[in-house]
Amino acid sequence: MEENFSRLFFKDTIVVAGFKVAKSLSANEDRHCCHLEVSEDAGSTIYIYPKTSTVTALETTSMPVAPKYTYTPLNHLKGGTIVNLYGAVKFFKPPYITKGTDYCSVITIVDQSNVKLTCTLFNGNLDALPKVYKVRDIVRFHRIKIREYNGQMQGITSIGFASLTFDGTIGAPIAPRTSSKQYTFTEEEQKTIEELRIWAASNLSVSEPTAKLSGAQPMMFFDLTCQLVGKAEVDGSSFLLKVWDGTKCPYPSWKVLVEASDLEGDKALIHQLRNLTVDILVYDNHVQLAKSLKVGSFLRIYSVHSKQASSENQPDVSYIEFHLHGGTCYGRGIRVLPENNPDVEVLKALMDSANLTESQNVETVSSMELDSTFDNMSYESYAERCQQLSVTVLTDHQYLNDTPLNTILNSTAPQHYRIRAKLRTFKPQKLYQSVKLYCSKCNSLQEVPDGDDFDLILRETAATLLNPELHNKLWYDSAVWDTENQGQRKIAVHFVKHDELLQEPENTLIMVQGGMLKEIRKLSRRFKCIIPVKSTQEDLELLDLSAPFLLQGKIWHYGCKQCSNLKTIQSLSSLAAQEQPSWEPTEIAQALGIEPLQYVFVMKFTLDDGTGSLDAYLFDYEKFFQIPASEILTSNLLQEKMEMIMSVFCPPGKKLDDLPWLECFIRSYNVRNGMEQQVCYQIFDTMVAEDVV
DNA sequence: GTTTAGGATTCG
Repeated sequence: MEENFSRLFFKDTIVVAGFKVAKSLSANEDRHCCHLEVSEDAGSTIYIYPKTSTVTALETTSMPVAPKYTYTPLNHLKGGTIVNLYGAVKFFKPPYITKGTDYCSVITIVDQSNVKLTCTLFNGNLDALPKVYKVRDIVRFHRIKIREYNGQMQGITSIGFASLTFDGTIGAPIAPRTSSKQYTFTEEEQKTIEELRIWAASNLSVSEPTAKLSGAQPMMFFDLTCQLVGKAEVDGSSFLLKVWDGTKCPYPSWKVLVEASDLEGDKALIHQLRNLTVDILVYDNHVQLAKSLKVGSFLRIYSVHSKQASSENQPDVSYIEFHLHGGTCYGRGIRVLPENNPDVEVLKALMDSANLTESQNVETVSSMELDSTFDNMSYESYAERCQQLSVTVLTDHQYLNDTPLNTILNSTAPQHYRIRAKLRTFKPQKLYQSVKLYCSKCNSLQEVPDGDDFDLILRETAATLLNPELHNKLWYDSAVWDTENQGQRKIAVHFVKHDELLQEPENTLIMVQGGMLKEIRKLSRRFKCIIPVKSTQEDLELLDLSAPFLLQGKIWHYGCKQCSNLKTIQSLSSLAAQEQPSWEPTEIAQALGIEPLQYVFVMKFTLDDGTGSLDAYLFDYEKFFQIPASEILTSNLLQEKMEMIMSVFCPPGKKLDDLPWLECFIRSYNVRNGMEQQVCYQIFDTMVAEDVV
């Protein structure tokens, strides 16, 4: 016992069992009045748990006193023993369902002795089998039975078998993957893993022909890391997995024909990704596992076979088929990867950057040519049917799973969610009321002034006199018109020059004084920009900010009264002096010291997914409706388009059941209203599906 | 404390 205590280190944990509590004779201020008496004779047992650097771990089944496990090198194995082993994975079959009661995983390991051992591991619980994802992963097996089979040593699960698996990449975090709740893990073991990693790096070849769809070739077997977007039963012995990995298969690939109603998955997403997904048909023993997979999960499908094929009616058009054949040869199988797997992180990044728009717009050879082989039902019409079910699409984060509304309502803010819901109702019902002016500086929203307000301001200005001294300056030429039968009213137009020359009207900025609304409208059809002005003693000046500071075609630009700090009209001359004045509203605003207001749609959507209902705000410049908020008030066409969209989303007089689904992203956020805190929701990264518009 | 599978591609 003394000897064992000599192995104790500072901060190790010890557990003492079978001790006696006795009064301490050496009790004082620093020492407790009782002490523990431990002796071998009294049957005391001491457990020592060495201090660990990354994991604090205890193993329940550990033997008393410094349970330093001994690990047998693979060249020292004897039949009929139960041993602990370390090894690098040379080959493995991901867990598969046996004909018996268990899952089976076959794993061949090898160590520095260069002797390999094939282990046949069984367990009724998939999670209890080693979580090996790749060749070169490092495993630690405890209590594995060694026996002879066909003249060779074989490892097989025995009672109390437990395993840890580590990423085999040199330098990767040493984080054990295991289902064991408790396990030992010391610095010494960490060293063993690092050594094995280094050994494996130069002694185990990873034959990894392209793990990406973009590298798929017509004839190959490869491991595919991907996300499941759809699945369907095809017949008793085959099952369809529709997957993508954020890259595009360079060849046309087959589309397995299934009834739309048999396809499980988000129809809108399937449609949206139609040129990036591939169909993999899995057979026989893999069907059962495939059925249990959840759409949205990340998978590695091992030893997928890509096969070149062509249809009978079009022998010259060939395409790739993807099969996962029956059996488990060469480690054929499917494994679900956890979200935190490093390869999944890469996958997500690729999926994020996948240029969806491009793949949507460019009809690839694959879907067009293959359609013709689907006699009575083309993929397009099938996709159309899918599309009818969701009227919005996500512009990002497609890999996230849906969250039910009741879960969101019971969660704290702020968070992001992907949801699928129906639009029960929305406000305002009069769509023109949804357009507001927004100041991004002070976050204020205001109503869009109406033309009558502007007309009134123009009339007041027209009553003031022109100041001829302000006409014809260096940077503008001026012209004055008299009016007929309108008393003293005169109209002055100041043409801003560029390079001391006048430009074409469609490129020209003019400043107008004394004009009526009708006249200004007429001028705005001809000239690029109009700034309404008045004159004072010293200079031309902008009108009140209740009026637009700039008119471009039909768009009237307003400034924020709160945040603007008006400069002189003279400031515009610096813009005019630029090499190629673009007359961008933001530049003009900046020159004039105006904080421009932006046109936005502000609406409240009452969404319902059957589990709950919540109000989500839509705050949209253009993206959601694909209609610029700045243009809708002056365009009948755009107004009709928006009305049509809303009537598709929420057709009047229809029951909730008959409404289409909306796929949305929403964010929750806290709003303080006096003393009360309230959670609000806002829609983002979502837009109306192309087919609806 | 049984059985399963026991590495070694392709019917579809």
